[in-house]
Amino acid sequence: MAETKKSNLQLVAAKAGVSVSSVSRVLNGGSASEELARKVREAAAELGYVPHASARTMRTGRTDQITLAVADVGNPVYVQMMRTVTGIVAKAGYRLVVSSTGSDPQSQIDLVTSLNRGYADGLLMSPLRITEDLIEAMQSSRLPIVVIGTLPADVALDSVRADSATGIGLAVEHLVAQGRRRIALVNGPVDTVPGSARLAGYLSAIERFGLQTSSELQVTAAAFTYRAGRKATAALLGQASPDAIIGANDLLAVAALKELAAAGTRVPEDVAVVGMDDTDAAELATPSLTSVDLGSAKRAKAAAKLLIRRIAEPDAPVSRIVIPPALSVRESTGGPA
Amino acid sequence: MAETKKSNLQLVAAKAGVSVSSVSRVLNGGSASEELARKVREAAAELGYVPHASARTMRTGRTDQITLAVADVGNPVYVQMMRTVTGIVAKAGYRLVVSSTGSDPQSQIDLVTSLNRGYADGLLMSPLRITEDLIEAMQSSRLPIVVIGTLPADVALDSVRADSATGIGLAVEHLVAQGRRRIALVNGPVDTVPGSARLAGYLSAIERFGLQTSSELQVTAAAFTYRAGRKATAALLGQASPDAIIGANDLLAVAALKELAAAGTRVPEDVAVVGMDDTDAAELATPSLTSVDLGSAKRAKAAAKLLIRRIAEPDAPVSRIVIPPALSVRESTGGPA
DNA sequence: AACGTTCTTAAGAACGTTTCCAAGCACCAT
DNA sequence: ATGGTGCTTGGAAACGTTCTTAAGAACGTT
Repeated sequence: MAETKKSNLQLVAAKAGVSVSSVSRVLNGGSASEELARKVREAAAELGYVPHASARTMRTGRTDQITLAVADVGNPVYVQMMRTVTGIVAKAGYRLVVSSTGSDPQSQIDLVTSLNRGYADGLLMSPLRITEDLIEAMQSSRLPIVVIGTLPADVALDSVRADSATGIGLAVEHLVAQGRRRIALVNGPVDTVPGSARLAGYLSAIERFGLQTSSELQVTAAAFTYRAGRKATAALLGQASPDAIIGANDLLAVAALKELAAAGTRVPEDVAVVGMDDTDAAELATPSLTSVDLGSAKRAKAAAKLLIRRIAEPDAPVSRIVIPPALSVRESTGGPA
Repeated sequence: MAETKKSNLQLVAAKAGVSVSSVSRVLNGGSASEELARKVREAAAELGYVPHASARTMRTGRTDQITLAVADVGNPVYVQMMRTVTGIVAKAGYRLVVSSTGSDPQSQIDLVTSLNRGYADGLLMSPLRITEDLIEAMQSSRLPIVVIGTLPADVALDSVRADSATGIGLAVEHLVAQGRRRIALVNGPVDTVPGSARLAGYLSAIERFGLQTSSELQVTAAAFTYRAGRKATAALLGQASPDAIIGANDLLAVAALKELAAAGTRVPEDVAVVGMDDTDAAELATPSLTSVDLGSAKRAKAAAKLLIRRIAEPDAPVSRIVIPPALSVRESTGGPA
């Protein structure tokens, strides 16, 4: 293999004894004579020529990169999304770049701004909190953005969302069918999009099945994390005695499992537990966790395809896709191991 | 806020009635008169000017980006690294880009090549498998690379590695102190760097403590994943009856926990289990998992700092850092909950 | 009053690539 | 022979930025 020194088209052209434009043409698959192509390829190989990405971008306006912004790399639901998206965008000739923003709106606005610097051809984002400013930033972005999550109705951006209200309904229905009546919710922050959606879905399902609503059965963790879930569950168990707990995501539900175990409560005999997102964490938990599959892989896939299409056709009509939920029953509600 | 249309220095300059170079100077903090600076800033704000990253890169040769390549975003040890690295590089003014390569050497070589396209100013990578070709690609890279992991002695690249042999020693010592004698290893593929290191460490520790070595006590999972760990543990339990199991990483150890539970074996009473990496998964497991902390956060931190230094001083002497291991004792070996 | 110094601003080159355009040439049809 | 057609190749502009160089203005010094 050749040395990888600083090399550019000019050096290759000089070595091959041809013009710069011919080198470019050959290397990008344009038409050229056998003879010319051979000389160019030899020279390029010998010099270990690698094209300069920024120069190409400046000329063509394309980066062949797509950015996926996630709020928390530690959340297994994003892991699922990353895996799915990587495959989809690679097939379309893009490289995926993962950017970890905090959950605060400002860092997400910064991200949208930095997108306009031309780092990538498009952005996939799943904002936890949506503010006016963020929406404005997204709408005035020069480059396409697809949102994984729920947007206000009047925002003209492509989006793919889960139906977590229906999802919680599935969980409640499943629990009610087992005779559970005091169904608690360990939610994440309600000022987040998923937090508020899940609370609304819970309340509506509780009412639909004619169960009692009680504020003692609802607790809010400080974040969608394990640590916060432990605290919130402890608080819940201190103020109520539920016979079922729904965690607003799998991490919160696993935290509930652990807190129940620490309190000597049996799962599912005494208390059933259901998570949401159906991530790897649900399968790894002991007992394995029944979880509402909100279609994170499908959402990520649909969003990636939407973004790729919009990059190709900027004026395509706006799409709003809703992925229906499903329930994966496991040990924590008496399902199979 | 302004519309974010296509905007460049020329437009800003025209609007402000000054020259392009003056706009650049003002925006980059050069010296300029009050009056000029005001006009420029107003025009820039009005047009929603955002500098074009590629153009700047082409001129300056810098991208202010650092790439972190991970083999498997699903492995919690990489999650820890991502979190740590994000913070360090951000403080130094770099943005972190996470790139998910497969575990095969070719995709890692491709990554090194693509680094030479100038996507980033440097690369942090943790190769699972190291081949001659990969080493050659890394060595002839035009841009700096820091390896998180073990390299052959004659390779002149900065690296930060764990001492997994000593780490396994800690695990074995801990288990022996509890009277365990039949200590099994559920390893990952031995053609990987961590796989071979952990096998060697295990064998050496077993010998050091005068335990019997038996090939029935060693199994190899097809990958460092939960799924593969379940299979490997099942095979292990079919051919031997260990009183302790060391998983070569936390996922394999959690898999062992689950497989033992499925077989009705009690942990830690009948069999103790130890993982490696001390990731979040260890704490979330039931029972919580004793794990060898191989210092992934510290390694990531040290590697990031090394890379930042090398970008600043390309001719600095090569550093090889070794992070010492520690043991986090939890329920799976009789520790506290 | 002439000259040197310092400060502000503008002009223009350069980074490496792609692509438009034109030039050269062989070939074919007239 | 002549003109047109198609193909291969080279020249040069352009993308947006930074930075060097130089020009001009203001000011102080001799």
